Amino acid sequence: MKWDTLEEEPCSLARTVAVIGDRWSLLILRECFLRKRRFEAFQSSLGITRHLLAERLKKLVRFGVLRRIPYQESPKRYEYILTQKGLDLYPIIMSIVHWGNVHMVDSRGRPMLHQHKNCGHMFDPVMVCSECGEPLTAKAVHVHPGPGARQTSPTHAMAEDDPKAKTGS
Amino acid sequence: MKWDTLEEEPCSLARTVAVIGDRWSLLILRECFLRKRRFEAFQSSLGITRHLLAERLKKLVRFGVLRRIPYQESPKRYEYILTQKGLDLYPIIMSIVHWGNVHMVDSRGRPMLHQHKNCGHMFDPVMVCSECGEPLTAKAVHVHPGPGARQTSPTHAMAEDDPKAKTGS
DNA sequence: ATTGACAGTTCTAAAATAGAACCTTAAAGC
DNA sequence: GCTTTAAGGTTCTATTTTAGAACTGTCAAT
Repeated sequence: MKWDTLEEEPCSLARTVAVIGDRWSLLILRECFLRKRRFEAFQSSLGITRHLLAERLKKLVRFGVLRRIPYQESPKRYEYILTQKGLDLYPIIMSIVHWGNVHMVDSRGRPMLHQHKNCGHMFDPVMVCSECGEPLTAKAVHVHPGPGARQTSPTHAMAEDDPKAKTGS
Repeated sequence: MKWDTLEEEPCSLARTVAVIGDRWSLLILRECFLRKRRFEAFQSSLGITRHLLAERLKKLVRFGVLRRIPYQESPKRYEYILTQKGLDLYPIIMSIVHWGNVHMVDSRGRPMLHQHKNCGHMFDPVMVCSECGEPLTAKAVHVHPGPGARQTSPTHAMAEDDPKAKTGS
């Protein structure tokens, strides 16, 4: 499987992974959420090579996660800010951080703490059901094929099936 | 930066990314949450090369996300099941799927729908504050250094500062 | 006139991944 | 008894990605 086929898979996880599913993209996004915006700032705080940073920023702009906007003329300089699509990645970032807080910290404890401005408390993120508000667990969720699912065995009208559709999975 | 230094970074996101921050690990975990357990099942549904699948499974076992248990003797055969540490990845997987549902679906709609067994409804995952229960947004969160934070500017004893230490972040 | 900041681009070497073939154990079919 | 099939890998070469360092271009400040 190649990387550009990934974003066309009939799977929302695969398509998202095509955008953020590499080490550097997630680290760059961490910096974005910590209010970093500029090439040099990303490069020096991450230690990423300039080559790869340039490429990842282009990719994130291409996918609409970041926007590249000039912050000065002559010489023209740009900074990268999160779009709404990018801001919507926050639950992913926070759930990743939270898992690390629970399972990957050493004896010194958490590197970072989060305070909710709304209520003033230090908090952890919790994922709940949009309908009943209860915390979610894998066992309590049933998965159904949706309208965009790959057709594995249509009951009829096989003939007009998409010839590009892959079998299996 | 090399991959094995990532898991020692004083950052919960970096350490988690060291475990799941590549394309295949996340796709393998998707299959795990869809109740796939066996080498051949992973391989045929993902199209991953056998070589890489073996390596990724070893890595996930090494990090305690999966456990390799025999399901028959002679010939000895193993299957891979999620540990509690692995099950705790569910919010990450679900937030990734949800972002894809919102931002990456085509005109056909969502490939998969989720039903909450507890309340019976089709739902979306929502990330809320553990203390007040309100949905979280990046702007409403303030970040503080925690006990495991990297020391960026000790008040004294500057002289014995680690010369390799990066500034910022 | 030289230095430095910023935002990249361009090279070569090293590492990771793809793709295919091969190995081992043991049961099933002929 | 011999061959095929299944499961769960391992081994090999070719291609792609990434690392690491140097270089470019524009302008401001010294």
